[in-house]
Amino acid sequence: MFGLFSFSVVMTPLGPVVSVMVSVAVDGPYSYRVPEGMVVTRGSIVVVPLGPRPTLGVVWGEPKDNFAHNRTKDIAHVFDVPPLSEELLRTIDWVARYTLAQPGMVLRGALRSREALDPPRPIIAYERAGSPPERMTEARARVLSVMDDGFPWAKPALIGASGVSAAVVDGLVKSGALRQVEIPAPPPVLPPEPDYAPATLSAGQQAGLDMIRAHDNGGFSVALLDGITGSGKTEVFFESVADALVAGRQVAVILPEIALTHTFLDRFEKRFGQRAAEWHSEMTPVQRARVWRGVLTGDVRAVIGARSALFLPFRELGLLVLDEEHDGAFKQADRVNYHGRDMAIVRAAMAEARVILSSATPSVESRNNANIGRYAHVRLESRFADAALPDITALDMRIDGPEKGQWIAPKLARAVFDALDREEQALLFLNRRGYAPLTLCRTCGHQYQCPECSTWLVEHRFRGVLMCHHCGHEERAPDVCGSCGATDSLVAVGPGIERIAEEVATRFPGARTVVLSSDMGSMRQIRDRFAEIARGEYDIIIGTQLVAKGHHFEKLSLVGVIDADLGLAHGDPRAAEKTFQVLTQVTGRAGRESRSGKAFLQTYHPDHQVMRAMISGDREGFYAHELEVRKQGGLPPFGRLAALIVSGNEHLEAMGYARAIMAAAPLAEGVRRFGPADAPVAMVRGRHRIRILVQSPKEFDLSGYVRFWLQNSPPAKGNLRVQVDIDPMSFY
DNA sequence: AGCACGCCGACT
DNA sequence: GTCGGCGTGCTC
Repeated sequence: MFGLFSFSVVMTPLGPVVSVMVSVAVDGPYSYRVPEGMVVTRGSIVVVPLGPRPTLGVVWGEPKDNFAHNRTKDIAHVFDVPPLSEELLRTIDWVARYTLAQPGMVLRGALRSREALDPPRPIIAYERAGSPPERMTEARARVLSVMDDGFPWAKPALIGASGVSAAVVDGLVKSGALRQVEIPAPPPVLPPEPDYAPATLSAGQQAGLDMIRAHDNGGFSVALLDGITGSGKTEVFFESVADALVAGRQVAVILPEIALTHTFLDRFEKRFGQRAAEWHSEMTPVQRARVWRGVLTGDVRAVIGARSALFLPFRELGLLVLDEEHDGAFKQADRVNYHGRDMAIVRAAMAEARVILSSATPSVESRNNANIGRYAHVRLESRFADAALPDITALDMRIDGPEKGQWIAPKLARAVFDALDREEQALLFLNRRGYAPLTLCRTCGHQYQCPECSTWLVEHRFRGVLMCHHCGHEERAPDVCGSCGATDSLVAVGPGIERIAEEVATRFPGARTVVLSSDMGSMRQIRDRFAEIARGEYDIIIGTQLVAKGHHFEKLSLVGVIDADLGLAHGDPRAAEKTFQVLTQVTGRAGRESRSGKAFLQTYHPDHQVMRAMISGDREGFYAHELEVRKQGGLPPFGRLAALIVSGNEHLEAMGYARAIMAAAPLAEGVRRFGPADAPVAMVRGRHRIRILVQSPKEFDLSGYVRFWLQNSPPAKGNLRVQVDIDPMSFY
């Protein structure tokens, strides 16, 4: 049945009734009959009738019980593709159990391309058909000479190579000199060549690679590749990629942000001679189908992509690399709320594969796992001695702050002038989009708020709108106060990057400046800006988080952080860690390789642990301190957290329901419950949000506890909802 | 997740 | 008098 595929698939036929996981939000698999003559095995991808319509599903195994239903239907169709691997099925079950998602929804994340299941459409090509045409022209001769290689040519390639129009090819077909043939669709990418261009590693890098190799037991293991920006982590893990490829196994490199894939694909191609397959949400359905199918059939050996690539149908997975493993973007709620790093480890454990977590600022969790020996701790030192570490100074805003109406302190401004004099680049970093985070009326005090969320509207002056960064609500920036009718009385409070850009324009009039944030255009436009910066076309770069990641610029020697305290103040147990990570990342942009850079942190809290660690460069001290704080508080990684967010259209009703859930909480030793209380962002998209937090010891099945709890709570009625977030990373 | 069924407001 | 809002329940 799978004769199309070069590898053999061991089929363990099931029947006559099997359970099928349907890719629909139901609680578990359903039972279906296997019709006469059909052969299925665990992992077979099938179509089954579900209610009125056909639904994609996967054969999960024996039915739950032999006569679950008296109206058992037949499986409608089995696709002629290899079955999903056992380890993927087990990963799906595990993720569903852990995150409290329905397994069908997790499966949906694995069956991301319906088109991929149908046989790929063959390519129409042309080959020589015996006799040359009666009428020979110069254009026809060119086409025929290109085709002297004897291989079939696709029309676009033929036109390109011979420089003729399509009409010439058509004419040759008509005259009988060419014949149309169908050739099988080529794989989406060619196999990478492990020996193509191995990197010349420094002694430190080689030692790191040796350690990773020594730790390789052929099965599951995790290595934390821990080294500052510029220490050459990518080159090291690329050699591990090569090792896995040589061992005949598939590889995925997972990145926190799509914007980073292009750089990576280029680097991969330089190292391996071929491009890796790409996988992220911005691909077209056709590209997606080709890659998905290639991964399943084994044609695709290496993938570079977003966290959803963790659920690709690898059958020979050998290595998962998570680059920037600390990045919060690995946990982003879509349909299933999972953490990419943790699920990578689960998938690798199931697949008996390796994981490499790479970061300049590892998560506190991963550092702890490395400290206790659960992960191999591979440290890379800089290849360029101290040059890569910038000289960091805190600017105490209480003493050295800017003048009223300005946001750039005098000392930072002076350093910018110096950089401009030396024809170097300066980066001003502020992790806040738009012009100003708050707009109010000077006359009546009215503050512009989102009608749907309990958030201030952020002015985006370039576009002339006020917008909500939570729900996307936009309104025209008014000329007249909507509350009291006063004209010219609206004031912008606080800075966003647009406002910094405005100040830069007046204070550094000769400088070429560029503003970079995620809302400054498409991925392509942003990529173009990065390329221009790399070519030195700008002197001052003003940016958000976007500029902190991945890219490095040769001429950049100064980084000014406009508000280093942003993000420290919330009731978020990870605030210090996140701030440390983003400050390390962004200051690391200053000076690499030959040149040492300078960084300034504008802060009201120069004595804060994070600022002290930044200034002294004591990252070990920071981790030690942070781990101690977490230990004292029973917080991750020494304890577990879960958040229950209850939401509803009416506050009273939502709070009442949250209280009812709270009242149903089972008692368990060492488990603490907090709330219910209004969530920090108390309303989003018109829905009131109430939060319950649960804290448990490390060795406790918190997912199981919360599942049991909700099963024994009153069900959500009407517009009420409960969302569960296991291991929450954001606390809004 | 879909989708159909079912009960209360503004319209050709 | 109907069209249609989305709350509720069901899918082997």
